[in-house]
Amino acid sequence: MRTDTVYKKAFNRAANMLRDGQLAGELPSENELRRRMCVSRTTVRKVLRELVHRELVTECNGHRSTGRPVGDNDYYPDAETTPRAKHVEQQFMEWMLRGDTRPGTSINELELARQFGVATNGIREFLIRFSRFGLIEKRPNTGWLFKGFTEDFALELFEIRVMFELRSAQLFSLQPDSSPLWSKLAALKMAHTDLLERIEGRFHDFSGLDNRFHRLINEASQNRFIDDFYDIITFIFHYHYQWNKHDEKQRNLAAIHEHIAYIGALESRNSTRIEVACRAHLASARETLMRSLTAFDESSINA
Amino acid sequence: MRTDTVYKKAFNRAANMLRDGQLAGELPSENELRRRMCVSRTTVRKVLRELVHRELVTECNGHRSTGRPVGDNDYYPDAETTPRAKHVEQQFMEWMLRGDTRPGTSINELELARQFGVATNGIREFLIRFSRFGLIEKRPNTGWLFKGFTEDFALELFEIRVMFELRSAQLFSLQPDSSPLWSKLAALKMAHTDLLERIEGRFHDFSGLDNRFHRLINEASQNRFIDDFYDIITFIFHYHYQWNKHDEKQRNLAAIHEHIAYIGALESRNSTRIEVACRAHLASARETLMRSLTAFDESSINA
DNA sequence: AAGTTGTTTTTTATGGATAAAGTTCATGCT
DNA sequence: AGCATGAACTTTATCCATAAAAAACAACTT
Repeated sequence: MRTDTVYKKAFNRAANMLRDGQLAGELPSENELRRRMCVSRTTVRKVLRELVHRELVTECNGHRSTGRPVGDNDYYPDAETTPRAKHVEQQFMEWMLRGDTRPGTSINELELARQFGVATNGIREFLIRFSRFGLIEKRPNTGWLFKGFTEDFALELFEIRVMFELRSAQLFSLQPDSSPLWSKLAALKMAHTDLLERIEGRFHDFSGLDNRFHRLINEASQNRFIDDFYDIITFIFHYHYQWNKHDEKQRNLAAIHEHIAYIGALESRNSTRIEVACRAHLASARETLMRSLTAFDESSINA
Repeated sequence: MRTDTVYKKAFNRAANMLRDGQLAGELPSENELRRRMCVSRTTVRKVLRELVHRELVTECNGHRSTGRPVGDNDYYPDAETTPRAKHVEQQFMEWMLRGDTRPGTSINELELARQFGVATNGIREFLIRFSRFGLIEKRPNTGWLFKGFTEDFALELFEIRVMFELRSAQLFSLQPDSSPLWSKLAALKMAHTDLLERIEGRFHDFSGLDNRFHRLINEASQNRFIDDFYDIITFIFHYHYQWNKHDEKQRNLAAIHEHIAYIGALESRNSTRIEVACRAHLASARETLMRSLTAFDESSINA
């Protein structure tokens, strides 16, 4: 049966809004709520029905207003707000990156389905989607081949990444002064210096910033294939570093400095400086990944 | 139910082998046949059973040998040898490229499923696979958006293509003399001059040659993302020109000459010459596509 | 007329079943 | 021991069913 994660997530969101006063007094119309929560009215109505049922909202001759205060246990647990497909993704990435899955292993849809507790269909759809990342390959009628999260992979990934980003960065520097990209860049620059000051406690915030920064640069090239490729980067980094926190603060600190230099180069609009800064940063990102890859390999072997 | 296209295709292949004498006299073992036909022994046995049943092969105390001659109507029709997934692909491409499907149209899985006579699952799997081509986009819980086979698409596609191929071509020229790529290139050069002589009747053969040529160049970069990207090109060109034969001979003739110049440049190992030849050829390929796109748009409008 | 809410219809996300194809195990033959 | 066939088992390709979510329609209200 289809999961009701959309409803549950919407419910939690509504509860949050009630709690921090965004919905004080009389509630807005169903349509207004629908817009704010980005779900269909059908779902909004389901949420409202439950809110009323739990007396978080009171209904009296057609008018709805806030009811009793929201308690911590009014929320649905997080796991129930994530669709199956997302769970499959998470479990697969864990299986691949943390298990001792070696290059050359063949992937069995049925086995994964059993292991993850979903229908084979869901596994298959995930694998098709995932295959664009270059880590698995389909052999018709037979199954999938895991090619390995190897150094080769990282090298090929960065070869493309550098090519794309050099181009985007040069295009960026050619934007007219009036382009909104410049102000966004200035804002990001500030965010970087701010983070630098609070680095001690907040170094986890870097990954979000990193993503925003590179996405911004890519925006200059307005090419869907470059965008899509950056999705791969984001995805891989997200999962890989989620389980690989070694030296995180150190790494992020260095990267922040590289970013700041890179931003400076962009603002100078000096083509050579840009190339140098861009290459320097990406080379260092690649080294970080490569190092963690070898470390990772060793830990798997010894595990 | 799963289609038995694998069996039928294998059967046809076996019939062909019988017909042109590759299997004269006593047949090889099941395992040997399996290897030659690239299917499982299970399928080989099914084929053999049917061959015997139709007396194309005779069996006598455990030994199999050729029976009556193969007739034209012993073959299964082509349509029955293509798996559902492939049919979906073909029908979808036709729907997209030939129908009057406008950019911005939303794609309905159920509707396509009905139209194509398959289960929704098959449609969905195809769309997921196809989404990497940058022509459609998924909006969760809602459907897919067709972004249009537009000029923007062609421009973005070629922007990447040029970037990749310039790099591959330069890497190609740096290969040592001993690299097998050089002899493959020489063979392709011959194939080109041969085709040039027989251009009148054989200009359809160019697309295969074109594909082989560019794939060969890409081989020099040994990067899975570049390979995968060329899959997009191949796919798009395959379907697009399948229904767009305008000026085909003319186009191909020009392209052959460009290829020959390009090959010469590679053989000269002169970096500048290579860049010029590569850019020239790709620019002309892009123009061809763009022209046919506008022509295509107009014909759709008038249709 | 534009915005509400109530109701019905359509479509997506997900699970389940099954024939076909692939793989492994068993037995027998040189 | 090594290869051939037979039989049993496993996995993939494919269809179908259904609850959840979205969209469309209808009836009111201000």
